[in-house]
Amino acid sequence: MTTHQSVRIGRRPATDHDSVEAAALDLFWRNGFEATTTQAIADACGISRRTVFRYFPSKDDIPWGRFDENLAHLAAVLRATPPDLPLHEAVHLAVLDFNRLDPDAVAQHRVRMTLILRTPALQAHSALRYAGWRAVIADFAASRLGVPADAMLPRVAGHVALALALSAYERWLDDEGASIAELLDEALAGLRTYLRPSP
Amino acid sequence: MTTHQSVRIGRRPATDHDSVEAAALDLFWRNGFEATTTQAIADACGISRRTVFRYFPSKDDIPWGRFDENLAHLAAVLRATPPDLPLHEAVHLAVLDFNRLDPDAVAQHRVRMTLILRTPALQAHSALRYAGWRAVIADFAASRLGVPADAMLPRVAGHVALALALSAYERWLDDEGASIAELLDEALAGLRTYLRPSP
DNA sequence: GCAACTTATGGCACCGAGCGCCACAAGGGA
DNA sequence: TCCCTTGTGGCGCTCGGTGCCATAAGTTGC
Repeated sequence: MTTHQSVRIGRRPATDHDSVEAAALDLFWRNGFEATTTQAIADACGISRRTVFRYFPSKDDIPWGRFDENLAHLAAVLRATPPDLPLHEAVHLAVLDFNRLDPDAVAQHRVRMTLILRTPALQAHSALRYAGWRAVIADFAASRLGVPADAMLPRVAGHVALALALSAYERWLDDEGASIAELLDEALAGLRTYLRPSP
Repeated sequence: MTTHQSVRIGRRPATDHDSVEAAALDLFWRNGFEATTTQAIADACGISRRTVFRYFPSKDDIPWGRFDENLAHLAAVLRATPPDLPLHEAVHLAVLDFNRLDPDAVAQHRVRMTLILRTPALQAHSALRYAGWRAVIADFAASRLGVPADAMLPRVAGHVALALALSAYERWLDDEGASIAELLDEALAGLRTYLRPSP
């Protein structure tokens, strides 16, 4: 990847993105998101408050980690799906892939998603991240369908895929032992049930 | 309603909720949301900055007006739907009703929704308002289905209904002459197309 | 007319997030 | 050793938001 083996020039960073994130998540989890000041995060990392904002654009962004970089992977997975697969199935498979976890990363991911989905300030901020996620889906749908990305169907595909993913994640937080993959399947099945003509 | 005809005691308010909202929307529209300080809103209303926060809990809340009060109406409309109507049709009809507008209110609503859907800070804040909206749908679905409101199907119903409404509104902002009702229908039709097995 | 009570406002001090700016630290290369 | 580059620290500032308290402006009862 971008290990950048070549000789690096200039002063070395005092810490790194992941360390700041880990320290901050620990504080958020123990003391609450609102009650944790950026100064406290800085102190925990041994850096200045000013420098915290060089690693993350805002306090709200910290729990999201390297989400943006993962979007590129989501887009690549979508492009790699067989062209004869129905659109919604291709999206579903890619979403399943996007949310696959190492078993030993489950606990941390649960902490992260609990913070994101249950902290009002983070719920709000998440809308901006979701927009990027939806755009990846919409762009894929648009290219599949040969229509502009701002046409109705790509927009619906993006919004509905997000709707199902959020439904699944909310259930996941409620249910300690559930698997995200099964809940994503269940959400899609629920949508089909919802749209069935029977009352 | 609560006109409270009886003699009111105590000092009279210097202005009212709607006046502050109108003045603020005007400033937001002309100068941009971020560039408009709460001090400027206060000055435009002839009140102090402190008092602005007695009419609205935050700057982000101003463009939403009396949204929360409308949620009660949405819930009432849902309850009034015929019980033999399929769930998704009942929701669809209620959403259509919720978004019905006086023709002379269309222009202002377009300003309001443009601000909400295209200003990052407001996009983020909106997530909190959407949660209340989804809860109304989810509660209705839960009572219809006889399951808890946090079960999968009510959650999916809430999220998907919101997904369709937002898709329609985004199209509405793109298309000057479109009608929200037709776009809501189109979004639902788009969802059915999306889920069809054909590629 | 006056006191008691009620409601709304204004002003002040304060907190925390976030940003612009600049000096300076810490590395490498010529 | 000097120059260049990258990263950090710190200062000062803006802005949203809150707690607190004094005070204005009403109504009621005496």
